Amino acid sequence: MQALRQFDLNLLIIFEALISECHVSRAAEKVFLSQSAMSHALNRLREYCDDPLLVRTANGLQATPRALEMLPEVRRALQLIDRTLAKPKAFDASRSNRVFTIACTDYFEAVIFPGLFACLQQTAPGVRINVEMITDASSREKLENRSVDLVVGVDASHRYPKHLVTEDWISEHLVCLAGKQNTRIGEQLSLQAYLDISHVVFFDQVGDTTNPVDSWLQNQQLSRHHSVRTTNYMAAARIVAQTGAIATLPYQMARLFSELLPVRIVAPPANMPVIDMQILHHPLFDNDPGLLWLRETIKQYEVI
Amino acid sequence: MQALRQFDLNLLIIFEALISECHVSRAAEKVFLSQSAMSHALNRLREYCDDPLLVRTANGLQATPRALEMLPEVRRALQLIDRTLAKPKAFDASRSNRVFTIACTDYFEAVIFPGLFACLQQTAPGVRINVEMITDASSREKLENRSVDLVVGVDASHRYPKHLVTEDWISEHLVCLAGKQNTRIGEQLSLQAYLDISHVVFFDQVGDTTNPVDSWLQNQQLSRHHSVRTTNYMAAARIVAQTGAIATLPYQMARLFSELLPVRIVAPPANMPVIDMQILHHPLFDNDPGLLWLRETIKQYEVI
DNA sequence: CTCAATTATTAATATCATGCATAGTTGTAT
DNA sequence: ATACAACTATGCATGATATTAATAATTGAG
Repeated sequence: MQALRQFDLNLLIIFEALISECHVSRAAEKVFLSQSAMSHALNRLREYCDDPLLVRTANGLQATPRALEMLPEVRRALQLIDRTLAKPKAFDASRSNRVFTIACTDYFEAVIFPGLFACLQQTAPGVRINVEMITDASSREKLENRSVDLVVGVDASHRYPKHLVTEDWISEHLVCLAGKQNTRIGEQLSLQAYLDISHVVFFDQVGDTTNPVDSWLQNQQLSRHHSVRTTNYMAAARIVAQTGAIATLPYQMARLFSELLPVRIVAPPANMPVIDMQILHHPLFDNDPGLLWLRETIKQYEVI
Repeated sequence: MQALRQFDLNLLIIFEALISECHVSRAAEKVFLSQSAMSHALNRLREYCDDPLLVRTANGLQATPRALEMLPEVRRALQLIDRTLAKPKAFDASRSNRVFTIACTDYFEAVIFPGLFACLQQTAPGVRINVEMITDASSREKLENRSVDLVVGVDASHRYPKHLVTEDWISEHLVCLAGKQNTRIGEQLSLQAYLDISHVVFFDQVGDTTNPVDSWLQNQQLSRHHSVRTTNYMAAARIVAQTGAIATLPYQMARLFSELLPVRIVAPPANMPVIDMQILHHPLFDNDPGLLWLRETIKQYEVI
């Protein structure tokens, strides 16, 4: 195969034109070359193939048996290459049976996913989605070896291996959640009150030690009391419902819990940071039409 | 298909190396290029394919799905091209069933062909040979449209369309043939005796008006008396056997007749020209392995 | 023999892949 | 953290070669 290094593969297109036309000038037009260039190319072909390929006869040029023998093969090869190089056809969601795996936060799973999935059932009935919680290792290895297609919901303040591609997804205001029976708290919390109270704190990932709220407090040389740490929003909400502690969490999620549990939304202290959630994927699959579709679908869903 | 004009097909080889190796430097070595050239080529590929193709990961470069999808197709195309471009395998005489058509003179048919064919039966049992007499039209059209593969035995003094390829074949001395009962002629003919006698003259081709002997005489302002003209050696020989006329013909042929018919060889006048016979074929098939084999076989047979 | 059509050739030009040197990137070991 | 090793990417000069325009050579036809 290495012998091909000697040969200018571009001559194949010229060969096809020449032997098809049996006419140097016409072949030249066909591939947008000058007659001269075509003649030169023919000579190069002749030399390489060690065969005249085209011979003058009474009725113009005529192809040699060798040339005729090669022509269909060359055509097949060119067609093959043409098809291979042609852009891959777009992902057809309506007919796909692909299985996607999404590593996500509770926020995505609880707030977004149910509605999103219902929507997917309509447009992509064959597509299946595995949802799993984000773990430490998700980001890199799993994305790379394709055991996870997408990481959804991680906070922007987090730093991930730089080769991963991040896309902004949703920005959510943080609010506080208190038990309905918790009468020590009003409609709104001052900063001082926020610092005085016990907190149920959660993290997106196991082993994660920072979160936007604590970072924000730290910037002001402040801190709050972590009574409970969990990586599960639902657990946090139930603790809040049953104790005097409060939790700080994205608005939509708080709203969801306020409908399900005996908890209520309390306005947080002023300037409470906004949480910017992102979607991560591996650059290897940046162009994967299916993944592209999924990413767009997730991002557009929230717009609705 | 014309879209391929935009694409440098030589990049296919580079693509194959790159995606096979997932390593720019190694791929470069594989195709005897510098690492730099390989990197540039990768960029060209990336641009054309609109896909990164190779992405850095923890374990070196890794191919994108698109690249992996293309790889086997590209390999197939390259293999196809490789096989197509590879020299056509030589003609296998021992196994071929090809039919050759030879247009020839009586000389070839009578003197050479029987032995040649016997020889062919040994080495190429499947090969079949049609023999037909040379006609006017043989040379050009028939050779071109392949209804005749070879014209064997024509005299070199003849002029044929220049595009036909001529090869020297056999040189034969001319001798005279006289009837055994013809007592008016001795062992040898002087020039004068040659001019005084009646001649049976033959021509290689119908419509042919020249022959080496008459040309030779004409150069000396001489001429002989044509009692009979024929294109058939055998007919001529039989006339000689039964009349007082003589014929002038190639030595081997004369020898053959002297064994079959009541005729004897008589030495011709001094300086009688030599007849140079040739083999003609069309340049279209100059490289045809089968024809090449046949030509070589015919030429070598005479050497034996 | 000349004309028309076509291919081949020649020499100047333009293009582009290549190589060199070097900078940038990533992962690992200290 | 820092330095190092292993790679890949980049900018630029260069050289190989495809291309062009002009022209010659070839062929068939009238």
